[in-house]
Formats: sequence, C-alpha cells, structure tokens
Amino acid sequence: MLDPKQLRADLPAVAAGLARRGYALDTDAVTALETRRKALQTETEQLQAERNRRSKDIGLVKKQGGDIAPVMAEMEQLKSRLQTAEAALDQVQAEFDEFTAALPNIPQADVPNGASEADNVEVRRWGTVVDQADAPDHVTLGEAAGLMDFAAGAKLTGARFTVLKGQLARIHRKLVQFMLNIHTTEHGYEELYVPYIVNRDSLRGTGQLPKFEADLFKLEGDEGWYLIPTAEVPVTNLLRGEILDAADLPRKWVCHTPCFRSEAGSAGRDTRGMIRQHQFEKVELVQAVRPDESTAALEALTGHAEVILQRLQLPYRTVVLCTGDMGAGSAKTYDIEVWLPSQRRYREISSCSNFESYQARRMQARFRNALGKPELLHTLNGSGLAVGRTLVALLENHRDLENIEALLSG
RNA sequence: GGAGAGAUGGCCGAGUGGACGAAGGCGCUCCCCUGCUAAGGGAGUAUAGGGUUUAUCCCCUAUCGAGGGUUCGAAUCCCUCUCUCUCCGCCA
Repeated sequence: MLDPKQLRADLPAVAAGLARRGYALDTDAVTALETRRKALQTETEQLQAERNRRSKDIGLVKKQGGDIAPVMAEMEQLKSRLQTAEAALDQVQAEFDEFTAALPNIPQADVPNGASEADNVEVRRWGTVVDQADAPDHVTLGEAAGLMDFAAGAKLTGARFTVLKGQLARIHRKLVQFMLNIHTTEHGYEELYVPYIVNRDSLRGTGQLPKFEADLFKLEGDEGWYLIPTAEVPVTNLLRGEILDAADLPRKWVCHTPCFRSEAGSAGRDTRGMIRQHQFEKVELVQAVRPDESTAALEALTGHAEVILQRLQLPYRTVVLCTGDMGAGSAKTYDIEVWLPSQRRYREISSCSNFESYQARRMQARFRNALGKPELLHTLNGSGLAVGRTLVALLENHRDLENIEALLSG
C-alpha cells in the first residue's frame, strides 16, 4: 500500500503518479474522507481523554470515601457519546483502509508510459537466436523422446499437469541445483526451505489477497490456508512485523519451491505444453534492502537471473515493463524473456520487481535507521529462474539432452 | 487427537481491578570518575496514530499473543481463537 501520509500531504503528486498507470484517483473523495477522518479522530480521542481523566478521579474520590454518584451520572452520558464517535471513526477508517489498500504503487520516473505489453521497452539482448520456420516445440521433442507425458498428467489430475521421465526428470532436478548453487556461491544469497502452505496474513502481506484470490488454490478446512503461488510469499513474509538491525542489511534469500496457480483468468492461453501449468518449480530471489539501495539492487538482482541464462547459453532479452503492464505492487519491473524457437519469439522466464515500501508497509517490515528509528524496508524479488520454462527453453534451443546435461555439469 | 501449563519491553522477570506504558535486573547509548583495564556514580532507552511545530519540544489516543465482552476504569475478571512448553496417543 501507499503511504497514507503522502496521500494526505501530496495528493496531486500521488494522483499524477497513479494516472501514469491508468488509475484515476478521485482526489475529491480522498479529501472528503480525510476531512471526516480527522474530525472524528480528534473528537474520539478527546472523549477518551475525558473518560480517562474522570475514571482516575473516581478512584481518588472512592479512596477518600467521597460520593461518586454525580460523576457517574456524567460518565453515563460521556460513554454514549464516545460509543457513537468510536463507531463512526471505525467506519471511516475501514473505508479509508479499504480504499488505500486497493491503490497500486507509483511507478518510478524512468518507467515508460504505456497501456499494455506492446509498450514495454527492450533494454538489452543476449545470445544468438535460432529463427527458422519449422523448429519443433518442446512437446514434440519431449514426447518423441518418450520423456514428457502430458496424457499421464491429464490422467492423474487434469489439464495443465505434466509427468517427466528418465533423463528429462533428472535434468529438471539438476536445473534446480544448478541455479541454487550459482546464487548461493556466486551471488551471495542465503538458501531457505519454507512452507508451501501459507495463511491469509501472508498472502495479504505480499499483495495476492484480497484482489487475486481467483489465482490461488485454497485448501479445505477452517484454517484459511492456501498453496503458495510463488516462494515470494513465504520468503518475503519472514520480514512481516520485524524490525531488522541496519547491520543485517541487505538480506538476500534464494528459495526453491513448487508454485501452484489456478490461473483462472488464463483459460485458453498456452494450452499446449509446459509453458503454463498449475504446478511448476521456481527458484526465487528475494532481497530486503535500505531504501537508498533498492534501485541498484533491482539492477543487480536482474543481472543475477540473467547469469543463469548465459551459463545455459539461452538467448534472451530484458525488457522494462511499461506503466500499464506492471503488477500492482511494483514500482519498476524488468521481465527477462527467453527465445523459444518454436514460437519464434521471446517468452517471459523471469520477472524482477522493486516494490519499494509497498509490501513492507502492508507487512510492517522495518529496519533501524541511522537515527535508531524504525523505517520501512524496500523489498525486491525475481525468478532466478522458472524451472519448467527453463527446461522448455533448453529443449527447444539445444535439443540434444547430452549437451544440456554437460552444460549443467560444467 | 487427549490432558495440563503458559504467552508482559531488545532479553530475563514482577505485577489478580484505580497514580501501570508497565517494578527490578541484564543489555545498549550518552555523561562523570579513572594513567590503562576492572569496578563505580548519573541520565536516557517500545511501537503506532493524531494535534501542534520549519524542526526539536510538548500534548492526546491506542497497544502487555489476537479478537470480543464485563466495568466509571482491565496487563489484571469472562469468552473465543492462535502459538509455545510438558505428558499420553499416532506417525515419517
């Protein structure tokens, strides 16, 4: 969420920032709500102070054996006024919270304006692409080798599930190790193992709830538990409610987990093959940094993800998402897109975002600054990389499984 | 799953209805003392929101696991939930 203080203090600037991503902020409504909030809060707190004062008096009078009946009569009246004020304040505050929770983040100044994917801007390109009309896709290659079985996945569960066998299953496993090893030994990330089931508070913290419940798999039962859609949720929520020492920053975590997505909105897209599955593996990079470091951290983190593609000799390009294509919580996002010969185009294999204080404010993730005061952290994350899509890219670009295994061993 | 005991500040720990945002200790910061070290003396040391302010200061409100209730008044009494610990059962 955005800073409520900023919303009050500099409403035009916030509105201008949100307008860049196509969000029309009703500034009159905000001002009206804020005016009511202030009046009600002041009134409520004054009544509370009055109640506290008189309660103390009652204690004193009783101790001295005095008569408290007159004060009690006044309290009766005070109490009902207070109840009315408190109820009104609760309502306005809830309205304000609901409103601000729904606001997206403000894009950084250098994020290009735009309405859709088409307006994203390529920032760099790496490798040499194979661009020919008849390139076989990973489904053809995998099934021909007898190592990729979509029918089996459909039988066991349903559409968008896959069974891998033999050498392909092994490459898939080695890919995870390959990525983890590079990030831990070369890029300085601490490896984590985390729950794959999380509660509602965690999903609220990173912003999946309340807006994107439809994309999640919810478990039966009273607990309100969900399968994680990405390691970002459990990993970033480690910071929820914490105040870190500045000396412990930056925190850099890498975590391999399965990811479960219902993707209800994507029915009909990428129905063939392993590109879009209900269950896939991902190695996720997460950083928590001081605010003044987050811009540089996003560049570094994106670079860490790109290293994996370079080592695997997979051609890719990196694009900066335009204002209209960014996720709601992000202030700036780079997508890394790998070349898929069968589609003759680049497809997303990693998304690296700087959330600035957007997530940190939701989850109250802070550090002690130079003044010793708690200050919100900046959080970032990015895939490093999506394992299933990496496997697809390896198959389609290199085809020879022995070569692929050699890359992973080298 | 069953039985019991707990949850208080950075940490330990006191507090069963009124001067408690919270004793005492430890830790930490600053000052004094000290040739150095050790010991000692003094002051300070939660978070959030709001008012005021250039800022500091100051004032108010809320917070003792979470939420609700009783009461003029709740860390303290009642209810629900969560988590931790001990024992039993079960299990990898």
